[in-house]
Amino acid sequence: MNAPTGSEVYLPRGRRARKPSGDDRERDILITAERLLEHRSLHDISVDDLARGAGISRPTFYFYFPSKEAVVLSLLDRVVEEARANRAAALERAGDDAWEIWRDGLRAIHDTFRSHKALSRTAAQLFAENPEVRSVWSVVMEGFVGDTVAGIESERARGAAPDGPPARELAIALNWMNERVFLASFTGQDPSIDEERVLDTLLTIWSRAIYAEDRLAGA
Amino acid sequence: MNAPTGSEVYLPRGRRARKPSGDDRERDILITAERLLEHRSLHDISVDDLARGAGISRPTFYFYFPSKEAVVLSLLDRVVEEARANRAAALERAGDDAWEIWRDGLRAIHDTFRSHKALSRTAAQLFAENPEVRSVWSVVMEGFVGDTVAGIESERARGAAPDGPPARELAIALNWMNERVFLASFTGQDPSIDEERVLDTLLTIWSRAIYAEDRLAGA
DNA sequence: TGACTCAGTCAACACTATGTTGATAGCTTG
DNA sequence: CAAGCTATCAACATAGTGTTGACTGAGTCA
Repeated sequence: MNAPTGSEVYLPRGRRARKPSGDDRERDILITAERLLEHRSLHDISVDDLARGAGISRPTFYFYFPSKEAVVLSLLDRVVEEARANRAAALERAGDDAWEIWRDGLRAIHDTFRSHKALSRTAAQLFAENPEVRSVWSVVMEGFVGDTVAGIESERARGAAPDGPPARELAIALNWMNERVFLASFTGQDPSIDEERVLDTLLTIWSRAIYAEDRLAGA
Repeated sequence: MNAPTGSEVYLPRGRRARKPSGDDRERDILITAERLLEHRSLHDISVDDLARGAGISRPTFYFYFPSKEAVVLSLLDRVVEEARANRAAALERAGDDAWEIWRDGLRAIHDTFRSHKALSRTAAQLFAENPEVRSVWSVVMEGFVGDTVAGIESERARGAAPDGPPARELAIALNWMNERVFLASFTGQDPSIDEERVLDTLLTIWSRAIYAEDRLAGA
């Protein structure tokens, strides 16, 4: 069924797609990149490393991607798509209690990026220096923020959550908090963060920030 | 009085300090760097740009700093010192209510980095790619986190704050949230963040996360 | 079947930036 | 005034990026 995973979103930059062996090489480059990123930063990986890893020469690399940053961007698109899909699946299974929806949605996103730590770390770094990555990630965050705002406003409307700061500012702060703390946990940056428990702590903060009281945070 | 601002912390990498004209040049390089960073990223500034800006040749630059990253590190050390000093001064003025202490301390830190936006942005980026910057910033964050933990625990001990997640995890999440949201506000990344009001929103989240209720967040 | 096209490939080149060497010019100090 | 240190830079070596132009081989179709 030709797996329409939604990665059509990613338009194959620099490649006039179609033929057989070419797609394999493109895939080899992506795999090589994610593998090498486990052990060094993008800066410490040369285009030559990626090319050799995929069994081609450096100029040939440029036939497939315009730069090594574009490779990361392509990987990021795929993982973002995976996160969306996992979140949708989780919400499918969740009940219709607003709190349960947040909890399971956040867990799905966390777990997806957690299974691509190296890429997450790299994307966070490129966010600062690469406009395209910044743009992709801003759209992703905006999606999360928008959902959060809608959730907060509907909870406030039905009297379940008290008033407070503008829903949008609250949502921005909470979502960026998650992003940053997930990353710190993935990179083992602070050894006192328990990778298994971070999410519960963050959920408690969400609960208190939105409801000014504790909801059930456990699984 | 020879201004012992505390920047002794920064050991003059690569420079056998003492004589006259040399200190001027070092200062010129630092000033040039902070000026150029207002308009482009560190990556887009070459060592040659810094050297010319300070009126010297590229090799001479290396007499003063081992790399352009070292220049940023030096600037960062200074701003961190400034933040510490401003925070200490603010706490001097504050009463002894725990909440007031947090509010004024956070405001001092926010204002300091806000007056060095370009450097803050650059440091955040270098955090990901440069071990020395990561180390400096980790120490700074650890200071904030440690203070926050102490505050939370003392509030819990005297019954002013309810139980909840481990104080340290809570403190880490709240402090990283601030770091990330300050940065987003400085870079104008999300136009819906009101640079004047962010701090109040963050303070409300701190209040609810720690006390599970609202304290006075206004000035 | 033979001329044409086109994805795929790479050696060689041009360019840019970093960091190093070695030589030199000028204080300043005993 | 010679020894020693600070400060300086032309020239070099190196590493990485991105581009050009030419070659190959598989499919196409007149």
